[in-house]
Amino acid sequence: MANIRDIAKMAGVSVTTVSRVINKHPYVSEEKRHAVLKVMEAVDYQVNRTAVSLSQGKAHLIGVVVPFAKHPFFGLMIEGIAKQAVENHYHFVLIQTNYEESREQEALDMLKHKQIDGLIICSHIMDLTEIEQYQQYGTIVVCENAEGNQKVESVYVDHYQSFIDALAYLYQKGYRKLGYCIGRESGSNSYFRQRAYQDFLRHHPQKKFVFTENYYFEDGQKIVDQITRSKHKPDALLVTSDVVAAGIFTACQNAQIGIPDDIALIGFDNQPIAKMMGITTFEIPIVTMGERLFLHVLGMADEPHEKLSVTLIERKTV
Amino acid sequence: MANIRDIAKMAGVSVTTVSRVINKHPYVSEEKRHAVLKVMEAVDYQVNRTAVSLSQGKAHLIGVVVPFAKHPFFGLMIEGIAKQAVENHYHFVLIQTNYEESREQEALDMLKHKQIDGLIICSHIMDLTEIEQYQQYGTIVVCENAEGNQKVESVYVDHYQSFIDALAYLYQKGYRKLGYCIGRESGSNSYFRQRAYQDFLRHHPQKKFVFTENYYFEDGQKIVDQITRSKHKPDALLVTSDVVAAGIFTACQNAQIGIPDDIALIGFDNQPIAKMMGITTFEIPIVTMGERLFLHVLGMADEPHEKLSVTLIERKTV
DNA sequence: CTGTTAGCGCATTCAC
DNA sequence: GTGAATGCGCTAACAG
Repeated sequence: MANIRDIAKMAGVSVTTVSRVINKHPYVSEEKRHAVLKVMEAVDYQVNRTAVSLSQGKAHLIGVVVPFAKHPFFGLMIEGIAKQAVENHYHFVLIQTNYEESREQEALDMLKHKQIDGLIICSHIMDLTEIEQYQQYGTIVVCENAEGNQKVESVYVDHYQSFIDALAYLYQKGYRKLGYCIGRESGSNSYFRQRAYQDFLRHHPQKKFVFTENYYFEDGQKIVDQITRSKHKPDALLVTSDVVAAGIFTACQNAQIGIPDDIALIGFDNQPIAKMMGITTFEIPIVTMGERLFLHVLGMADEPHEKLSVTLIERKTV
Repeated sequence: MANIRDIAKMAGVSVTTVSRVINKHPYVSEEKRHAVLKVMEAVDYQVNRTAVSLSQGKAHLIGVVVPFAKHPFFGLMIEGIAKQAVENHYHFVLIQTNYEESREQEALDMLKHKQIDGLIICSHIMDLTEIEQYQQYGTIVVCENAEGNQKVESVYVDHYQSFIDALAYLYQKGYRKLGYCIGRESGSNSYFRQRAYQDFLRHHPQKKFVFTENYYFEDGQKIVDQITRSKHKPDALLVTSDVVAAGIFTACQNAQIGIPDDIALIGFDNQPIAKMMGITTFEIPIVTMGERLFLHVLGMADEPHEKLSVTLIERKTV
């Protein structure tokens, strides 16, 4: 593998000149440029990016932390991230944490070790106050409401308001036994939704219906089983992921439970499956979120914190 | 940021000694080791991995090429890859190609530029003969039958045989109008399945039923619409992805089409959704495949080519 | 057991 | 316009 020095020698110029033509700097005579280009062509010269990185002190790499790559929510987010990565000639290393602290720590350490220039954390289990400490080593962007936080940047949707809106919508439609299904209980986004639910119920008292640990289509069955068995049943459900909503929808059909007559459903995300099954949902611009996250980590955003808006898509499950 | 030289100075030893304690080499006295460790602790020393990479001529990074990260098939594969990456203290950069040649080329170039040490190509559009050329820059592993190929390694399932088996199974069950649904038409795996279908039909003549460009749940509706409209309908369908099979299943339910009475269904992958919906399917060990792919790219596999076996899971759609 | 020294491949002052 | 020299941070002979 020829290096820059070999090229210089073969072209009869200095390494500086070679470096200049590689990086398209001005101040290189056409003749020399051509001579260098010709040699590079001849030996199929390839820059060693690692050397560039060391020399510049930048890895040209971004870290992306997700709990599970197989979940469509994160799949779509990665879609957006990958899109902007390509456009900006950047690459990213994907770190799947499975919500294990040690994996998140590893990602943080990569930042410390200059393996990556910045970090996008789509979801985390470690304390944000802990994560913040690593901001000194590179830009960190999270995917939750971190408004006011000086250390990390954020791109988020207002889950509190969305939940309030969704609950009010159901209430106005006449439903009085509102419940919700969510993934994990912890985490900032879950916290805001839980608070919204509590706040809403304070003004509209009713029994609580909360189903946790629901991530995938198949979890819908679990929820329906649970509801079927229980004496007190909700008459409307906010489901924080369309795929889970689709699972519930399917399970209900199989169990002869009418939607929305027996139970109404509002999903979140507006994934294709929601459209196909006619599920009323709150559209969350996940792909856009991924794109914005990437732009933030590259320092191309105007404000450190950015709120994306959601839209109610009315279909047939309410 | 302190570097190894600073540490050496502060600890009153040479850089070599510091390097040795970092890399846990033997032949370092306990006293010096402690002295070094103490200094490293004090200044919160962190190795610069880029420098290590340059020095060793290895990036400590693997490239992973997928067409779409959001598809559950690749999601599961990434799951397996990530698992082995963690176990072997490696990281990987994810390259989403969208089946665009330029993106695949970019991945190949990264190999050339030593940004990555090896490449896992889960699916590609470029010619394999073209891809092979880059083997000189690092190990390349593909996810298709490349038996006999000296340049790339592979981890695959025998799609030809699986298809033959599936068709024979349906035939033996009495179905005589067999069809199949697949993603893209091109690609090695599609080629083998198509050949299997053709070969089978040669011995069991019937009209052909082939549906292409089916990737996601919502594509199931498309297929059912198509079948509904057409005069000649298949009575059994091989569906190369469980999520699509699930979509077909759902669409059939909505359209009052009986399964398996009006049409039988065999999915592939054995994803959770297939279990939930009781879909008969060929289990493909996707996560294991991802794991094996990673082990291959790290040079930890015995044979360059590895075939994984599939299992028929009988449920209720045949 | 320990240290000196020479790379690894490139970018970047700073003179000329 | 051009090039010599130095540095980025670490590893690995090699010598002691």
